[in-house]
Amino acid sequence: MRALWSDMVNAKTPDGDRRLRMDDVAELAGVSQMTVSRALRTPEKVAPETRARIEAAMAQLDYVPDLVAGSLAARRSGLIAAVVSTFENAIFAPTIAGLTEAAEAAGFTILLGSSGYSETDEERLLRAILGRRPDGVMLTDAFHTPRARRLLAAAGVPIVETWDLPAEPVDMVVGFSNVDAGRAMTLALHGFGYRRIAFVAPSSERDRRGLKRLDGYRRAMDDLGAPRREIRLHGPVATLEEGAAALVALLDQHPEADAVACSVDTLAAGALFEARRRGIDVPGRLGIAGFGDFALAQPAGLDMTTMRIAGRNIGAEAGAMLVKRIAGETPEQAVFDIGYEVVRRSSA
Amino acid sequence: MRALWSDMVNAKTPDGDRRLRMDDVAELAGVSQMTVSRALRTPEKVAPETRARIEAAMAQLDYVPDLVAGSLAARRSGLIAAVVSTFENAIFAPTIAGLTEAAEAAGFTILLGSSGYSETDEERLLRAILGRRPDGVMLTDAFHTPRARRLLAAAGVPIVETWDLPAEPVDMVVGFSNVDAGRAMTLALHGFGYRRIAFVAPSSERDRRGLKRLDGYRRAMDDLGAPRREIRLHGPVATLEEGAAALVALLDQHPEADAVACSVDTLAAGALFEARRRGIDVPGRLGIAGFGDFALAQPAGLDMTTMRIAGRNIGAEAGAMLVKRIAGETPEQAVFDIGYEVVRRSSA
DNA sequence: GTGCGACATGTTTGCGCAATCATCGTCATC
DNA sequence: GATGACGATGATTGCGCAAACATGTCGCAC
Repeated sequence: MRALWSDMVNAKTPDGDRRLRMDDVAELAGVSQMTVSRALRTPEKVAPETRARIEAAMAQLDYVPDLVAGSLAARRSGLIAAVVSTFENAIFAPTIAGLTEAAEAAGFTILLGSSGYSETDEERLLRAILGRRPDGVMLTDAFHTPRARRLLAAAGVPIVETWDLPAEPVDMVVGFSNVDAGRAMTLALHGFGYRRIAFVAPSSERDRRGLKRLDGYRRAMDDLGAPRREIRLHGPVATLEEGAAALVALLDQHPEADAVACSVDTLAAGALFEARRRGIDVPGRLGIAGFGDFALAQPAGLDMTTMRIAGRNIGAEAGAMLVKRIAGETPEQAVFDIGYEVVRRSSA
Repeated sequence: MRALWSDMVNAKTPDGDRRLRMDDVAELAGVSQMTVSRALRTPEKVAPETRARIEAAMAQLDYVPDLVAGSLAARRSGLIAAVVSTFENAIFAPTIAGLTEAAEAAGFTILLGSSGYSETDEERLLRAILGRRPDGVMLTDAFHTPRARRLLAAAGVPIVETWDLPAEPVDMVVGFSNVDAGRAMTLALHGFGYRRIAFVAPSSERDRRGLKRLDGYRRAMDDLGAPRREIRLHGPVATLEEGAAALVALLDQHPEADAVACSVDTLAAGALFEARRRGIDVPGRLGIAGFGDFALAQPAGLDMTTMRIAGRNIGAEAGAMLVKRIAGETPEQAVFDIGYEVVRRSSA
């Protein structure tokens, strides 16, 4: 499977019959190619009878306009790119769903990119994406290399970063303050009566959002005058297994802790699961809180106290802002704070 | 938000500076545009020193080649389209992840389309997708109108249908027999000792796969000489709520049933929750089985007996087959049966 | 030294469409 | 009835690149 794109340049298509062009439609309808183009893009500028003839011709031929050629000529692609780091990330689905809905309603198509976790992949992906000349770009994970940021900025298209409020946004933002949210969860746990609150956070620098939530936890604990109890992950990715391991580490290193907040639901679910296996009373002996209110946990009965983020709205709002900017308008605000909400269930 | 693509045709870009072309790189490197093109696509055909100059020039300018123009000239887009009905469908994430991995490794980019559930959307989507001239198409939900099938066939690109083995495939297939799998699950429940087995199935004709599983159930029950006990959904989409409602209907209409298989995990999860709420002993009083082994249930402790389908492999295999065909090769088999596997856990 | 082939690079052309400008009525106005 | 405004359509051109072909240059065999 080392077949690369470049190796295929000379592959012949078996079918000899030429693909249909606008000229074919035009000839059948008895008009010029330009009029067919107009009938498609600005139908109100074509006389009704002419338009009817053209539409009949297109239907008869099953003509599908070549949007590649159209994009080149019009210098707009009708594409909105969505870039995520991985599909394992639960952020992904609802946010992409919201974006897709908004984008498709305005006639755009989604170009999907996953950057993986390596920095070399990052630039490859970015070239693959920006080379398609998308009219807008939504990022759920920021790019890290300076060159990547430069390329993004130089692309000259609207960009929305999401799921955070970066200090120096590339362009627009739809997100929330992860620091504030981490702080809010910690204070909420305190409000529930917990006094020896711990936090499970990533160790990877790449999970900047998780680290920001940790930062919020630290500030809250400092404000409360309480000592910090931190458990850091081993691996780069927050998994259920990492969550289970974190619970074990917590019981070992901070046995006195009476509550633990996790930087993301996945970890909290793993911790809850491990607590069940060990017969630990949740929330009696230990309160457990997650972050994100991802779909997997709640309907499945984990009934987890967590921080709800309106992921689908983030995508929808990002899409709306992009569409607006592509249309030449200026959104009222370049930074949209979507907020967060502590959802108390039975785990803490 | 009724800004449509066509309304934006005349929107001006604010920045006046022209975008970089290959000519700019060529000039800086002291070569012709064609040599730059070669350096990008077939670097081995360019002398090492020349290549170095060109690469330096590209790096200096932060040049990103225009793949739209390239696609038009080369008559290959480097795009692989993935079409799903909705993002709510649990099929989606792992299959797309597998596809993306295979496609990106071979230098392709993913074009994403969601068809929604309406037939009018179908054709709009198909035009939006096929108009981009993808080099291959993966479908997780087949198109239903005759015209849609005609357009697909006429596109002249490799197509993979997935998650089923259709009787009349458009082109290639990566999937499994939903009839056999439904039958296998029923027989497995029988093997577990259940004798009065019911089945929860969709009512919508659009969920052909669910209906095929129902068909498999029927065949199994007929073979066993056992009477059928069927519960059909009300709505078009299989949700947790539908699953809960189905359990209620089952208790009402077939109180003697000792096991129930659901056409999809989502329904089974809903049924399991409802059973918990009602204090019904699972699996003692009633065995419950799902279908799909979707990520939602297991980590949350539902511990559901289900039919495992390797969704990620489906995507990966589909991607591999597409890449192969795009390269001009012929895969050994146009139909790849990925199989299924009964996973017995504690719910049945 | 001549010829020939392999390699490196350049020139020309066209992919299919949309922007732009030109053209040709038609109709209301005075 | 001449004038201009406007609506409908057509002709030309170029978007940025890659295919196809042309040219140049070198080395090596005889």
